[in-house]
Amino acid sequence: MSMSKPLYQQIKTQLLQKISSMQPNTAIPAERTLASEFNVSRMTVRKAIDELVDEGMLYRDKTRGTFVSGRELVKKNNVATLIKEDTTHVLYMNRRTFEEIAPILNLPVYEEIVRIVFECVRDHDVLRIDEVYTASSYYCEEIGNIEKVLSIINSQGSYRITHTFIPMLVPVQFINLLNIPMNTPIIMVRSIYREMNGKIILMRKTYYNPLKDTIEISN
Amino acid sequence: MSMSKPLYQQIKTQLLQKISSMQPNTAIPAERTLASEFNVSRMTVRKAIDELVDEGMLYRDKTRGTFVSGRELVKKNNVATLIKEDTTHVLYMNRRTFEEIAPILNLPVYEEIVRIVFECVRDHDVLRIDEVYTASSYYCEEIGNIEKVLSIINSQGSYRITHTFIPMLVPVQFINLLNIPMNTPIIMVRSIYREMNGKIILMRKTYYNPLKDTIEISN
DNA sequence: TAGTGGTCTAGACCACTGG
DNA sequence: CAGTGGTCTAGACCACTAA
Repeated sequence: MSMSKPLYQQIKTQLLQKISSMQPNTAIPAERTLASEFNVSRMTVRKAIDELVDEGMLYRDKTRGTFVSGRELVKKNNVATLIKEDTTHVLYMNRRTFEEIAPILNLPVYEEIVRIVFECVRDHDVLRIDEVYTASSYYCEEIGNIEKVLSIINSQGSYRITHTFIPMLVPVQFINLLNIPMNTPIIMVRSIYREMNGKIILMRKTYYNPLKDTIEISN
Repeated sequence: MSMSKPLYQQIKTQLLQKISSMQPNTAIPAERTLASEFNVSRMTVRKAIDELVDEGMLYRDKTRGTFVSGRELVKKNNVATLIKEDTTHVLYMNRRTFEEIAPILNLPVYEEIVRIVFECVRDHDVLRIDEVYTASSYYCEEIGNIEKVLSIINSQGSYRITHTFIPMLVPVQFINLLNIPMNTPIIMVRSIYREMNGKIILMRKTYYNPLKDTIEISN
């Protein structure tokens, strides 16, 4: 009760443990039963279950009960977690005007823009290359360092993000880095990050190595 | 009160109207205020707001209030609505064994599979081509016609869907149909549709015309 | 200090399903 | 018929923030 975490999140954690040892498609106890087991109100249990349903761990049947999802459904991707965690290295960074990029960031063309290029590596393979563009002024005043940019890119739910998937041939400057043949078709994802009020924070282009990485989304 | 729709959905609709005429980043009334305005409990108003926040129409600040999202955020895509509505024509359909496809559908290789090919057209342009594979038996017994397949593909939330994004050069057999040059890089999305219990229902390959259609996802 | 959203309670009635 | 999830109420206390 005096924990810092909300009750429903503690219950969610306990349910998650319980579920992990259950067979798919078996029913969990009824909401009223769980409420009395955990000694909380039904609405609190329900909120915990709501989130597990949203995350695909459980599914409900209106009149029969709540059930454990099939095993292969446990892996849960959404747009926010498209980018899995791996080792990230900054390749280089510069600051100048970018006429093509400025309009996208709602900036005047003469304004300086910061460009940072990352590579994402796993097991000596470059999985993808990231180009991030952000307003120079914004970067200085409110971000201040590359770690902050990384935290924005990896943040969950703090920003509004729009991803556009663009097919292309691998850009020649990335052939050696990605270690793939010339003219290989790849997917580049162009992402716009906005604050909740709509202000554009940064633009990102991610070049995926089709031989080493896949883009996968589940509901 | 005697409507068939739940109260919170009616309130959601009314809030949506109210919001649509408001400037971005202006506050909506407090939850307690709305509750008394609508003459319902705060939890009911809250449920309506919860959904609008999930859908990106509103955003909350823990201590300041709830606000209207920026205009450009109103457009809301998610994985389930990736496929926008356009005119769909069935190009052809056949039923035979598909050795490469059967394992994906968890079927024995000798089992017959139904393959249906659609084109999606808007303004005389072919936006994409869809290949759908489903178990012949399943198709007969539980689906029964092509409209049912379409409804599965366009359904929201009734199935678990996994999308994999694959870059490739346009298959030669689709060059004329999509009206794009040979060797054009395109994106093919391979989607697996499952029931909530994990059973695989169908597999789908969607070939996007990069000149006429874009794949875009927002959170 | 007054107002906000976040959480929580202990009830309630409904429609629907399965035995 | 008993049990389920879906909805709803009328309160409550909390932490935080802006005035």
